Amino acid sequence: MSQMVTDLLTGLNEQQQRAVTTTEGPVLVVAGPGSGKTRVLTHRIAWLIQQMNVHPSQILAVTFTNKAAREMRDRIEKLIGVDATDGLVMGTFHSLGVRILRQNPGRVAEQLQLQPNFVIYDDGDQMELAKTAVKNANLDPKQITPRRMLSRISAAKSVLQTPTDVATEAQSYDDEIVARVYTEYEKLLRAANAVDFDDLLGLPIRLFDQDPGTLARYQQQFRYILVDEYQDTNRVQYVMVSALAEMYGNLFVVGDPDQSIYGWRQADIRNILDFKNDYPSANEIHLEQNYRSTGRIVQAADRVIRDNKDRIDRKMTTVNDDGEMIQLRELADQQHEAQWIVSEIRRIVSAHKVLPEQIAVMYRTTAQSRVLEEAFRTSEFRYQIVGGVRFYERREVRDIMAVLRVLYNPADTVSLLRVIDNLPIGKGFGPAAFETATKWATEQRRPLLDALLTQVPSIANQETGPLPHFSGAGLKGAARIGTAFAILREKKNELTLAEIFDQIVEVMEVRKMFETGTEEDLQRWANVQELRTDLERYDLVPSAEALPAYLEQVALISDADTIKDDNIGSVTLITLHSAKGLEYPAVFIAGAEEGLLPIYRAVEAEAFDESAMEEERRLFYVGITRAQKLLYITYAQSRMTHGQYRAGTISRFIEPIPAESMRRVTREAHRTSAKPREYGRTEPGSFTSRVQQPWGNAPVPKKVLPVIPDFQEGNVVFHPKFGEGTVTSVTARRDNDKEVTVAFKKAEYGTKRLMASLANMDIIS
DNA sequence: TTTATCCCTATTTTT
DNA sequence: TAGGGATAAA
Repeated sequence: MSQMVTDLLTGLNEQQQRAVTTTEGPVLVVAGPGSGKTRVLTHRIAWLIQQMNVHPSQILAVTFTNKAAREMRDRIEKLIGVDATDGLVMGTFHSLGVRILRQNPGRVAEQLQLQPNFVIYDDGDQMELAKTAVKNANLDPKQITPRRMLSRISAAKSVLQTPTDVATEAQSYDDEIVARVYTEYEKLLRAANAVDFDDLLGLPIRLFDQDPGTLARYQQQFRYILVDEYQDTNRVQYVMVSALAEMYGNLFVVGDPDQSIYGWRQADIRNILDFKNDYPSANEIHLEQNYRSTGRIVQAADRVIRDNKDRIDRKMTTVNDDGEMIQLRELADQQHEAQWIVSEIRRIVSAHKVLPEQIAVMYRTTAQSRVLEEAFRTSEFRYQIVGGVRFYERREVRDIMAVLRVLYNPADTVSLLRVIDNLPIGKGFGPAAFETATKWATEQRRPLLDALLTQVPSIANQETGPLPHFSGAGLKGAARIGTAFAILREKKNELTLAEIFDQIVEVMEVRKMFETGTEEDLQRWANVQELRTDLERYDLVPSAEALPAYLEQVALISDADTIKDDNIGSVTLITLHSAKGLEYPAVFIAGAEEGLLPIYRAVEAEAFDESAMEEERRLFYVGITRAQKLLYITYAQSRMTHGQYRAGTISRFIEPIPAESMRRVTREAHRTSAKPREYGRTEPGSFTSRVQQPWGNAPVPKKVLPVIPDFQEGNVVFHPKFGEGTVTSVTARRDNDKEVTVAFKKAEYGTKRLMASLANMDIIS
């Protein structure tokens, strides 16, 4: 026994040990970045199982991503053995929610009017629903944007407000509109036998309210509850945790108020700040020693976050070496920025300082990833983009998935509409016909798919009630689509998912979608086939279980879950939000500019509300603290936004970083219109740079915007990528820019229309 | 009903 | 820039 005790506590500092061994009662751990919080969580669970003889099934651990859950389980197994975690309940709040709903089908149907084969609607589906809801509420989608309605609805659900609550508490006409749309939205959702992400949290709570016995069973089961990233929980999550922990009170939460970055998703920082009020007997433990980063990085992070006013003063310390200087680099625009990052990675990799998989490039907006990806694609480096256009969000993949979803839940209107609109089989079945089907389904209280199935001769004669009245093309279409689904339905229980896929391709005439033979078509067809490979993972799962399991897995997968650790040789491109909880030896933070980081919206709101700005600062703080050894921050003098170049200013967040910790390289402004720049290379190095005194004494250099030559028809011009060409026409645009049509010498580039301001061309003659 | 074309606007972050 | 939505024509 004593041997094991030492095993689980070895190498932990005093506070960490306390966090591991204080098993009874509420415990709040405030854990700074790199302070060994994951270690504490894993060791604590191991401790509970091994030292306290707690059965794993009595422990609930809530993590921020499924990947984090998997990793923690692995680490615990390494500590106490492979089978020792059997029964341990570990996952995200959302997966816990689904679990509760799926485990109680009878009560869910009875209390929540949700059939066991409900599907989870993702944001694309939700958007469709919101559009319809706005129309059903007789509102103009142009004024009342579905997008905004959706975010209001989500906000309401995050604080457990029903449409009635919103209506009752409405303070303005707009609130009333929200209530109306919300009401319609809920109707549609229930009619489709579907739930949205917020429901996965809210519905279990409603179930608990209406059926205390169910709650009691979970309270009974979960004697020990652990919650990671507690600073990012919202009201519903708070209520769920409090409810579950009520019986035993062994609630262990870990978080860092300085890393709260999901306020916009209704995360409520008060949950962590008020923990001591909620649980007066709580033990509070602070982990303040950073084991992750160099001294310079820790200090920089500390200085940055100190500018936040709404914050508990804490100091992060480290005994690590000062390490390398932080590098701040100014680049001309986003292309140069991307190029520079690639070449700097090349430099540090070839100097054998780091491996590509130890490097991450982080950015504020997903849009930034496109340019970065382009730079990596044309480089020798492999890369993985976390998030961005997700595989399951590709149109063609979703189209096929929609068939699977209808097969599972024939009431899924959004998916059925998707099938009709996007698959060849739906041709001829237009809005009018769809309306007929919807009306019938609503009146008859039948799943929407049945409207089409009634048009299949062999099924129609078993119908007793009234049939929908399709006309013309709609009639033929309904029969065709209905027959296809009937065939699939017939076979679905005997086939594996991959085999069902093959049937779908055949019956739904999927190949017709990719007949033009263009490169794009080939790629999309390849994606569809990749979906088949993905489905094969479920080959060994019994057919009846495979479909729901697969759909659920896809619905709950998160960006961070897609990170591959075995992607050796790949650089990671990731948003700052998704990077939370991760660490890399080398980190690049791109786009440290006003308007981007902090984001424009926060700057706008700053005058009357500083909270958004403070959240931006925390986001930057999260970015900095991901770095172990090397930290690079880049910004561009001008950047393309809304299709136009816009001059940028360095982010205000850079300023507090100590000058002596940072090496700042700016772009030297030496280019003038009188001296045409060198042709050819636009790679980094083609412009001169100089090391400047770090912040403070040197004023920010005056920006020189590139001079745009006055292109005329007949000019011979040089383009850095396409080479020489002749201007065939010039058109002035409203935005003071000019559109220049150039016939390039090299036939492969042909004739292109270029924006004068962007093209980076010079006149040769 | 479908398709082509044009115009407009939006860009924050995600379970 | 790009994607969505409106409009017009077949």
